[in-house]
Amino acid sequence: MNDASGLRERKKRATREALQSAALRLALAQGPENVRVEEIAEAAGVSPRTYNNYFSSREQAIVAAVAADRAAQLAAAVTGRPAGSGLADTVIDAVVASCTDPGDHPRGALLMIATTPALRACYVDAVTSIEDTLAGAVTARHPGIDPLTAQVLAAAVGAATRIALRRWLHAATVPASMPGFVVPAGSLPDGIRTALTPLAPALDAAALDAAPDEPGPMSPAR
Amino acid sequence: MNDASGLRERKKRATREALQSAALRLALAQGPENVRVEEIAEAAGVSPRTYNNYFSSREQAIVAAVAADRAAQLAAAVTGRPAGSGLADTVIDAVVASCTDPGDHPRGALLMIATTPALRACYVDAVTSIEDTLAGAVTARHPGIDPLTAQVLAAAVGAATRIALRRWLHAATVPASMPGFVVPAGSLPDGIRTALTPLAPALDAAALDAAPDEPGPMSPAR
DNA sequence: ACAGAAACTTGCGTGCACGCAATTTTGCGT
DNA sequence: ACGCAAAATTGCGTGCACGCAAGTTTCTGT
Repeated sequence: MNDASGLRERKKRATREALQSAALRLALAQGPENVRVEEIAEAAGVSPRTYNNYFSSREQAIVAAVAADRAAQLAAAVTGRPAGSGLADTVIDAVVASCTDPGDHPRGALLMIATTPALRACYVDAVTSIEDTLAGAVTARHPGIDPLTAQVLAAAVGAATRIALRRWLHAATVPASMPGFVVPAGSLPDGIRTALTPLAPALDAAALDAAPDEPGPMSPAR
Repeated sequence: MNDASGLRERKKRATREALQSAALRLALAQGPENVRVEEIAEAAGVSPRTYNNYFSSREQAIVAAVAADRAAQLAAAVTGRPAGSGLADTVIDAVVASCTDPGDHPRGALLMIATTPALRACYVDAVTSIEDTLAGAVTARHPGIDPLTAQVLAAAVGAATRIALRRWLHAATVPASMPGFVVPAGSLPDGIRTALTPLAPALDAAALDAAPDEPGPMSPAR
């Protein structure tokens, strides 16, 4: 009973989720700048000090729920794409899909995170853990691939996504001064796709170097 | 006289460098944890508040000098490699070289940054700006390349380097079982090279898509 | 040369991250 | 059921990042 079944673990998870949801709710309601740690802690029924035992920054709690949601979504999108297509198409489509399809909460949430610098920075950090998830999904699909290679490719994908995100909202914030000079919006999915395209050769090459995905039902270990 | 010739700009640069060198010197002398912002500010002859007008964290000043050094070194290594070879080889060799060849100060500096978590995190952030430098160098060498592509590839290289660095010192972090011998398994340059290898196809493909630096076979649109 | 503007510095106040040690809660063996 | 050990919570103190509103230095036009 070391894992999730213990009372202890359940309580920890409960407070963590309470903190996350409270933080997100308050941030959406009052604006992210007008939320004190004390408020979040009080809403979750713990002391402010305990908050920092769960999250190491004020923004982290706000972002955590959305980020976790995204990770799960990405993994599902990658593993859900059964077989046959190249790694590049698989990964790119999965990333685009995970950004198109909103998870549970985020409607204004994503926009708030994107437009608030502090939250954006925190979200970028959280993306790092998503990269690990991606790497895991990739090795699951192509067992013969080198783990290091998978990790590098996943990190590259994350970096490209980050750039696409940055460009997208940099273009979106401009138009206050110049009426119509720079078209404010390409769609974010398109931007991500074009940002990811340069990495396609590396993805396909890696998949080709290793064993291509198996025609048969044998499930390799690990 | 808007640029570097003004008195104002010269003074700003002077204080910035004073803060950087003081921070690095104190960190090396006393250990990074035992340096107060107040000390650095006093050593540079400014108020503690002014320190935060130049650097937004305590670690940033320590890392800044080394990071800037690295950026210059990398750019030189990329542009210095005359022509003819593939983009992948060029970039990989340049990155490895910039990590092998120590700049001015860093002897223990790099090791200190690598082993102190807070400094490492800050250095990783600084690497982001190095990526921009790399992207610039790449577009200088291959003018026909899409700027976005260059940026993505540079970010991918940065991400791979980050992973190599992390793996290297994760292997080096031996618990207290063996005191005295903390020899890292494998050299860092080798680790970087292997981490960068999976990206080679993407780099070469991008260079081929654009105009190669010498008149070669024309490449079809992708 | 001089007055006004723009930029930089500084002190102050606030909220936050985190180490430390005391206290409470939970888990487990007997 | 009981008690001890491990773990989590909490309060406190310290150092830090940053907005704000003076005060000071540099730049610019006339």
